[in-house]
Amino acid sequence: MATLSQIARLAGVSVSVASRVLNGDPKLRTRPDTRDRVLKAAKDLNYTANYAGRALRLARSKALALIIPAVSSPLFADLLSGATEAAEAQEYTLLIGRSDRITAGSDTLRRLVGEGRVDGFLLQRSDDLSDQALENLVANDARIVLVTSRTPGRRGSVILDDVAGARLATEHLVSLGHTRIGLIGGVPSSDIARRREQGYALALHEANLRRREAWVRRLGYSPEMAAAAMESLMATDPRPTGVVVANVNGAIGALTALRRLGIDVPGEMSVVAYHDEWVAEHTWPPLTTVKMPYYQVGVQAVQSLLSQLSGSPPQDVVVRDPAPLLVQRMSTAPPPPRP
Amino acid sequence: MATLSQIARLAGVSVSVASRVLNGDPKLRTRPDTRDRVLKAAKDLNYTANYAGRALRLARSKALALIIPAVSSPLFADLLSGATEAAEAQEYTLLIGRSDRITAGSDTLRRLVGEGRVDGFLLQRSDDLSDQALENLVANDARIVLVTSRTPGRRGSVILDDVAGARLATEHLVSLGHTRIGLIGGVPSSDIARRREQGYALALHEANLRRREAWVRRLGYSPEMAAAAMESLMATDPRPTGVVVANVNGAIGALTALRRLGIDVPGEMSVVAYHDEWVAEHTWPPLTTVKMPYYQVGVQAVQSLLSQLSGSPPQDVVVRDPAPLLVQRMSTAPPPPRP
DNA sequence: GGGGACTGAACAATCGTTTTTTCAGGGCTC
DNA sequence: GAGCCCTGAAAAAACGATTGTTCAGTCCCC
Repeated sequence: MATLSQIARLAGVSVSVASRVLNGDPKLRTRPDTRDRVLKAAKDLNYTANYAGRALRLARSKALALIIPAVSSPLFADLLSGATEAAEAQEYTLLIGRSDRITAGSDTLRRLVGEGRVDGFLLQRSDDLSDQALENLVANDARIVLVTSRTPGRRGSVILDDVAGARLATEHLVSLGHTRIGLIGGVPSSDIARRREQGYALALHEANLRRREAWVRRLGYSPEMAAAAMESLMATDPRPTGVVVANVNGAIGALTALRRLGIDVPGEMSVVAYHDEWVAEHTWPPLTTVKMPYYQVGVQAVQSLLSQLSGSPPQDVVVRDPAPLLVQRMSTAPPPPRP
Repeated sequence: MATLSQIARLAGVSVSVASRVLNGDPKLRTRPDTRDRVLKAAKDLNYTANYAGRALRLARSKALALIIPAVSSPLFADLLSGATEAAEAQEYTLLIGRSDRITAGSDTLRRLVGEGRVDGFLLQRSDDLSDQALENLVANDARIVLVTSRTPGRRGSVILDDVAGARLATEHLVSLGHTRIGLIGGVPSSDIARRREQGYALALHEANLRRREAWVRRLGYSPEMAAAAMESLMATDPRPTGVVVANVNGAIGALTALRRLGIDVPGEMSVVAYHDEWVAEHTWPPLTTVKMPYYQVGVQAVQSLLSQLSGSPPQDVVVRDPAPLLVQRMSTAPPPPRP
């Protein structure tokens, strides 16, 4: 590739002038034709600034790392799209890492920043990564924003309005006439799970419905865990007539469990899931879900990180726009008549 | 972060010695205690070599880009895992891009290499990216390996044994007693689709079964396209009793279509899919699939690219190990008795 | 016509590594 | 004891870009 000095030689100017013209330095005074010669030379030689040279000089890599668990979830795509687009808009590149590969002792994250490969992180932690473990993972002064999660520390974060989302899901069951509503939630140590449960509780409370601990499960979001949770939920007496599953992938597992048990959905049991994704349309029955603005979380997270990089203090933001949206499909219906 | 010159100062040596000790330069002669001092200093200061400095000097970024369409498919996860692990093993980092965002006129790929951000590409093209368009996208001398696809040009490639996989799927239906077997394949312009169709044809031929063009659809791999294909297939007379769907995501759509039509699976119609993913276990009925070694494709692709980077000529490799594996679930059964 | 202000551009330092070249000193040989 | 070789390390150049400083020429004013 062409270098700046080649441009300069071709245009008959010094490197510094070439650089300044190409960067649009406002402090540079130049004759129009000099400018034009540089621009033309750059175009002819198909110039793009060498990344390493620039990064070295500026001590900025203009790259961000997005660290995610469970890349296999289609949900991930929305987040990635948002983050990618926001990053590209600011001429940043995005690196993807998997947080399930980042064990407690690993120094992958430290090194990424230490080597100057990235300027900061977007980190969606897996549910079993404690606040403490998180702090051990990254350098103290690392720029980082937590995605869909929070930490007591002074790190930035961008989260969904989990309370509102879970509440909307629960309210949907309430409005169908359900009075015995269960929850298949995340593990108790996760702040996300706690917020979703809060939304669930809130909706029940407002509907004057009794909240029974026996109808709540907190095993996690994977299809397998949610399936197990659903099975144990079905063994309660009386059992719920509707269940809120705090993650769509879990809901898919839950449907499988119900099918195994021979329980008709939505005839005997309604299922509504937090989060929407294309697969939800193709389950049987197609899942009623609450669509959350995951794409915007990606966008917002990048912006938040970028503003942190330019000196602003870390902030905790909640994405409320667009609002959680109920996507009604076929897995919910009024409860069966009382026997 | 600590720089080399800080290490050198602390150890009381010159920068060059520090660098060579830390890189294990075999040509360096040094007293053991000098070595030790450098090593200790590096450890004390928690040194990691600055990435930009090194990249600038070596003219190598030690980064690769993986460009993929449809990040939303869980299939993607396997490929990514393989590629990531292989890359990390060689101390390369991986950048993820979406090929559906890379339009014909875009110079994203050129720039990535032009700026020296990455040393080469792994590119899984979307089905509608022609050989010509591909060549326009990347610089002539770009190091690139095509993933699961080939091009007539002199680019490297790593592909699955599509023929064997599709053949295995078809043979499964044959062995169940089906004689009227359809195919829902990819678009005709795709080399992948052609190979899978070839495997299908081969299996039919070997079973002495007639191949009817009316039972073949070539609309593409998306759930929607495959659903449309399935519907039109069901309108043929006589209609097939079993269908090979050349992509698991398509098969999910196909099941939805059959459900809409009120056709019992597998009672009236058997469905077997190329590729396996976790969602296949949770459809109704759970999908019988052929699991392909996607993870190994990721590994192999990285290795292939790396060897190309170190001077070897591009190669076309077919991943045959592990061999395609039939994962029998519940979407296939013997054909219904002739009326 | 001499001095100051301004214009338009070159010079030069710097970022952190790697690597070739140079060099000082000590010990050995003859 | 002069020359040589060897050891162990320092010096220096280079990668490509950015940016503060310097500088040569021109114009204008008095």
